[in-house]
Amino acid sequence: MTAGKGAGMRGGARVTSYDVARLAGVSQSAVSRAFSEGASISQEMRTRIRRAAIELGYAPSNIARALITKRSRLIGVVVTRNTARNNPDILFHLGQRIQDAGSRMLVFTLPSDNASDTILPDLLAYHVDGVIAATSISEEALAACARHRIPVVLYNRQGPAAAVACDHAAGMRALIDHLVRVGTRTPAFVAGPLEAPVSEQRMRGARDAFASHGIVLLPQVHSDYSHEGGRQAAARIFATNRPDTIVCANDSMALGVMDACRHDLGLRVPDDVAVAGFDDIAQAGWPSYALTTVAQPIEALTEAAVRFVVELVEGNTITQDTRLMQPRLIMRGSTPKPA
Amino acid sequence: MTAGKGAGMRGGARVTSYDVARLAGVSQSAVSRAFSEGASISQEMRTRIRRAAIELGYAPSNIARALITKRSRLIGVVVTRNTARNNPDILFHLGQRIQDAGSRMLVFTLPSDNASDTILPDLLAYHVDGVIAATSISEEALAACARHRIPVVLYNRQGPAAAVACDHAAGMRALIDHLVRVGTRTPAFVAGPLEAPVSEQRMRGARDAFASHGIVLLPQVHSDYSHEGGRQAAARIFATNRPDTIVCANDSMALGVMDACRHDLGLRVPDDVAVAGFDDIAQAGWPSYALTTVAQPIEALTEAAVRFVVELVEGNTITQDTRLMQPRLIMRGSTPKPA
DNA sequence: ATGGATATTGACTGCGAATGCAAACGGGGC
DNA sequence: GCCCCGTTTGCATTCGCAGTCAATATCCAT
Repeated sequence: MTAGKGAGMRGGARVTSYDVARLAGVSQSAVSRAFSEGASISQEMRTRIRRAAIELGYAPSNIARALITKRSRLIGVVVTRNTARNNPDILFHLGQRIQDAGSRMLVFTLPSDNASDTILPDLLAYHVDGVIAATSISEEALAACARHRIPVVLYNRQGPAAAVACDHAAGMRALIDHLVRVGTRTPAFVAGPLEAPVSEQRMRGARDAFASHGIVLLPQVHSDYSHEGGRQAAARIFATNRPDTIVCANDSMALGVMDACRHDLGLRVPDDVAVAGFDDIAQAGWPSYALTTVAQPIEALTEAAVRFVVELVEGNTITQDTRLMQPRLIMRGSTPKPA
Repeated sequence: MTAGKGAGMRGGARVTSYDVARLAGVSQSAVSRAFSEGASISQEMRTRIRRAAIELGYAPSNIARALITKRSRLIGVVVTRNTARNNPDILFHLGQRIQDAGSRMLVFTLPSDNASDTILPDLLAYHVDGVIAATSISEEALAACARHRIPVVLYNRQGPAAAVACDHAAGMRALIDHLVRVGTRTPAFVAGPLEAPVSEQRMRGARDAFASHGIVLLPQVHSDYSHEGGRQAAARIFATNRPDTIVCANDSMALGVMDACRHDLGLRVPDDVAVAGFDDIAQAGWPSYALTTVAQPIEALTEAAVRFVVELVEGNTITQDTRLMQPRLIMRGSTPKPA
């Protein structure tokens, strides 16, 4: 197009509502009203102002708007490296949903877990309307947010705040029932880091489910959620045990276990040992692995999380409700077929 | 701790610099100075004010600050779904680096490529100081940013703006030289989407490198960067050809090709056909694949991109320089060993 | 003791837009 | 023709903080 008609060419000084008002021959208030939904303004005036705004390349400043309305249209999203690693799509989906809700995603990356307190000042400084936390958050940090009336929604974890989570225990129950049906009698478990509550829930779910079949889940080893960690965990397990099934707290480790079995230990999967995971990451479906796993309802989780935080922001409320989403068992070739 | 001493318990009304000033018995200006680096203020006063601020739970408002300083400390990062898919760590690293630089990452997710224009109003509304674009951006959008004095750094692509990119051609040259050395004579190529400039550069790099050895790169098929896409591409290639090597524009497709060879076509890798990719994603190193590939210097790229955009913001400049980073050949088992 | 240079401090204004309030406008009923 | 009421519009103020300018405090040399 005509790259530079009146479109803000002069100097770079920001085009303000006053500029638009002058051009349209109206007051600044009118310009403001022309850009806010449901304001008292006539149709004719609105279109006239909009036209003038386009001519000048004007866009209302969210910053100034935030200052007076006390709504920044910013949702803080707290993640660690593992969030992106375990499921690359989560951040993208959250971003999309937040945009759909008319806000933007301000990302707070934590170098490690348990570093949640360092971001508190910025959470306040940037006036985030709400927070979605896909990582562990200290109780102090949660309390501070509550004090400042910033709603927090925990993503796939539970704690003293609103939460949206996958029903890990139910998922494990479905998985373990299936495993027992196809022959598992001496299972082993590879958990995630000790301090990971999700891993803890999944392990407990698995243990309880096996127990209900009269089966003891031993050994249980801890690892770090990674492929390499799973591989090493398998080595440790087979050094002293001979389980017929290895259940893992996530898919990455399960794939590592499969690789260890095949490439390091010379075992066939599922003939010599069955392997199962949790998450249903993309690689689990690849033919080299065909991992039996439990699919988390990622889209439902992110959508629910965003909806939840928006509700809390708009209602100016804070709750500690948890909304559970149901996962789904995905049967593939890393475990024996049912008869 | 004493969860609720003076720490903003009253009502939730924001604690302002005036509140701190009152408590410390000083002026509001003093409070402002106590929180800005290099301001003219005595050590004693600064500590006194800081103490009062802590007591009230005060943090300076970035919003108000941005309004007057015209620096939002917000860096816009534009991504598509593929950005996260292809390398999950990129977003995380960018976030970390941006935080290290004292800003925060505001993420703009695009549902598809070629949708860059829809985010322009928000880029302006949120007053982002600069933009890092890990996706294609229309020339109109770039021009608009330039007009508004918003520096844009393209991430791993090139165009009419500052750019930080991997030297794809050099990477391909190193890879192809190696392949020819270990015996490749009849190669095939699996490219990404037609409209992906990165894929185009890699394909051209491969073609030129083969040509310099007197080898014609045929056939060339296009796919969609995904594992499944690679798998289907392999089927198409082997329907009519019998290449001794398949080079792919990215690792995901290469892994799909390997799976197709082994599971669908009954071919051994690398004995019957060699496979190579580009990116060095985590899965490429897994023992089931051991994919020969070219590692992009992700950390160097993100660090350079953030440094570049910060330089441009602080210098209030705009350039169209491109900074190229060198990738590294990773030789693994999906191609024959050198003699 | 005094002038002057330097280091601190406070009062005040403005960044850009939203909003309560009052004025202006327009239409209908009498 | 007049008054009342509902719709639009403009005026003035406000959000929280940074930075300018003038005022004050401090210290050294003379």
